[in-house]
Amino acid sequence: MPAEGAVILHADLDAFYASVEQLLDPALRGRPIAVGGGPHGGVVLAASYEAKQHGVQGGMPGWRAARLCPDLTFVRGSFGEYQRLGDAAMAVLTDMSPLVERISIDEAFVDVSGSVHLLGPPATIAARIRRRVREEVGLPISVGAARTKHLAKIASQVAKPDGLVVVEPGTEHRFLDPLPVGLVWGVGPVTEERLAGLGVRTIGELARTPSSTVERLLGHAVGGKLLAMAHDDDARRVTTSRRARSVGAQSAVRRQRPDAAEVRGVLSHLADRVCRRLRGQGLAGRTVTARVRFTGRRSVTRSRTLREPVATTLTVTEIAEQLAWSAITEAGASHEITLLGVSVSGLTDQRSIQLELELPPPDPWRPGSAPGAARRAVDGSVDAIRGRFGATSVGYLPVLVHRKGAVPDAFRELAEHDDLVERGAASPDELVPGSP
DNA sequence: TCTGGGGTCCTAGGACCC
DNA sequence: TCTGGGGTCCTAGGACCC
Repeated sequence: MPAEGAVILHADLDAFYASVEQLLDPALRGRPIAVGGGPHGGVVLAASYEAKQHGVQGGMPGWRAARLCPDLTFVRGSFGEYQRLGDAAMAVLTDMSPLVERISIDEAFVDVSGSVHLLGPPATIAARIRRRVREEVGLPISVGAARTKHLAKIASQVAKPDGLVVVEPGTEHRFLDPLPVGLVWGVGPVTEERLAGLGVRTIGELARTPSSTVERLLGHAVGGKLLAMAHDDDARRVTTSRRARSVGAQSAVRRQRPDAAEVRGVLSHLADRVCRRLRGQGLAGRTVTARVRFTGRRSVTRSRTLREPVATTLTVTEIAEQLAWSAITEAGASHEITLLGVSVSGLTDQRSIQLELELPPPDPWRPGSAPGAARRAVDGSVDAIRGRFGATSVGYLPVLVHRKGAVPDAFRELAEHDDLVERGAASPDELVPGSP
């Protein structure tokens, strides 16, 4: 159970990308706009509230959004501005308490348990955050306040758009019970549908359902977690850092029969992105996973765990290529593919075992190929050149032809979350609310 | 014209070890 | 000689979140 007197805020910038565009261009204010995509293709990354009223949502194909809302204006993303303004809003939160857990570019938990005696009650702190973000950053932000993270998050969703909801201690169940189960963290469309099959539509109904029934339906872990949430039993603490568990990259490709040269080109590009980030953070991983999506959105993964962690572009490329082809061959090479992905997991920090890297380990895949040390030397040179002259100054293969409507690299960088990931060796639990 | 790209966590079966 | 239970790791798939 949460600590006595705990006060957690969840702050969430409203329709973030779209609000930034309306801030930057006054002509867009009050109008339905979509960031990303277009009437003929691509995908909508974010929609303004005016567009949401017509049913336009993030993740929706542009042509469908245009059909739902004929007045819709499509704008290209100003990705550098998103990062800058998101950071500025987070800085306001940090002024209220050092215990800020940023969970995406536009959203964070703040533990203000230790701040109330200085700054006033939760409603006062939350109102001050909203006023400052509006005045200093220029953006609307919704805030929920409660005793737990889960409840604070639900409260901020209820508060949207541009609102504030405080759940006073003792009123949790009165607040929670009538709300739809879909607001519980971890309940998506599939789970919602399954629960509806039991006649469970509200959080109160979920709380009153026997645990054996829920766990039979959803599995032990998911069912148990959901019931705990429905009973307002959420003991998660606000943590200021976390460790990455995997690093991946994927790319939609134009629908095509798999072609050896093209598959190799895309995979080497993806492996390069992944390994560059791994090396930049001093990480390497033992498990390499390749993903292939076929038409009809059926997607297949193949993975391989090595004896030693890798972060070498050429090695990851070769392994991913073998894995992808095994998936393609099993499906039948006549099937068209629509996406390729590469990911590395089972990560370990390489900086603490630098000495081992001096010894060239045996290459697990191609006995006659370049030894590990030579491959790492290539990566080191490439990283150094990119560090001086920019990311696109040197690559492993000719730059691929960009599809129309493809997501720009700047958006990929926003989604990487590298800035949210722990860099030091400190334990995530070192910062405990209320500790000296 | 037919849904992006970055992640996390859980499940379940099989291999393997003690 | 036959049998058992528990733990860990690996692999593939899927739900979910932003």
